[in-house]
Amino acid sequence: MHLSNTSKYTIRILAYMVKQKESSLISAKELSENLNIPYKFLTKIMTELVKVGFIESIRGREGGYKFLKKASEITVGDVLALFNDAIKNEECILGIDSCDVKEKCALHDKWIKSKVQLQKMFRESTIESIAGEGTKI
Amino acid sequence: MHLSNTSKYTIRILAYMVKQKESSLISAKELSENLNIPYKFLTKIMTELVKVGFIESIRGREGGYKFLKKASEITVGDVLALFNDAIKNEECILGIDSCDVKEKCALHDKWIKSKVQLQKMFRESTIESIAGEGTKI
DNA sequence: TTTAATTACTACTCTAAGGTAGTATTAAAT
DNA sequence: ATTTAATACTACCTTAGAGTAGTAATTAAA
Repeated sequence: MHLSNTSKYTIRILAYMVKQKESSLISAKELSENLNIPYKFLTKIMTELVKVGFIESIRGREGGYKFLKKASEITVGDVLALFNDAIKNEECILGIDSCDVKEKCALHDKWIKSKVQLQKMFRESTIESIAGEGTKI
Repeated sequence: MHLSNTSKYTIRILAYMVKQKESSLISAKELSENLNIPYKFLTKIMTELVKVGFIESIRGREGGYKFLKKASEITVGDVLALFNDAIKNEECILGIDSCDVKEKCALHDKWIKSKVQLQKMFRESTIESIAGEGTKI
């Protein structure tokens, strides 16, 4: 019951970026050093974020990254969905294919409440809303 | 945000076993076939469950497994703890070492409610309590 | 126009989880 | 005693996530 490193990194990257001046570009070097994420692994993630349209990249000297989509319109749930960490509605927690209201797995009823709350929390946590003043990067 | 296959299998194994006659031994073959878990992988898990004292094994012909600890005293949380899937209280969801009430990670406050509920649910879900009549194996 | 600083791409290595294979050990049935 | 059906042990293979290395492409500064 954990998030992948990639998801963790991405949430921290986006939360860091939203705290910077909106217009300014942020380089992979700055992100890597300040967030303590391996440089090469970070650039791989950034390229993915560019591909899906969350982030815009400016190449070449003085280049860097900035938001393409608004931070208020990207949720933690969106990030988890990118890296296969999202809790899908139809997916059984015990991995049983045909688990549904008619044929429930052993944990179905107890899990469903937690699941709904988790999904709601991830869906309502926009990157903007989680990047508060006092929070650690 | 998923459980490992090992945890999923184990919960299903124990829930299956608790539905059988208390005194009877259950073989790896029966478990593997009925739960559709690879035989060799299952025996590896069973050996681990014997080692930690949840299960007792009887070797030799006509042997098999049965509960050593009572199913009402084994929780889903116990199983998750065995296979490193438990949500540890001190562990930050974003992987930040020093995340606590003084220095919070970006998700700290929103995560904590879900975390507490999840932990409670896993702690209160005994193997006996989840192995209901109509549930799928 | 050259250099420096940046992102993008391709192709690896490393590690742990998941899974498999073969053999040893045990003990009841025959 | 021998056979058979069971668990236990050791060693391996496979896969995906995590991380690394080198180079190409891009673009502003010098």
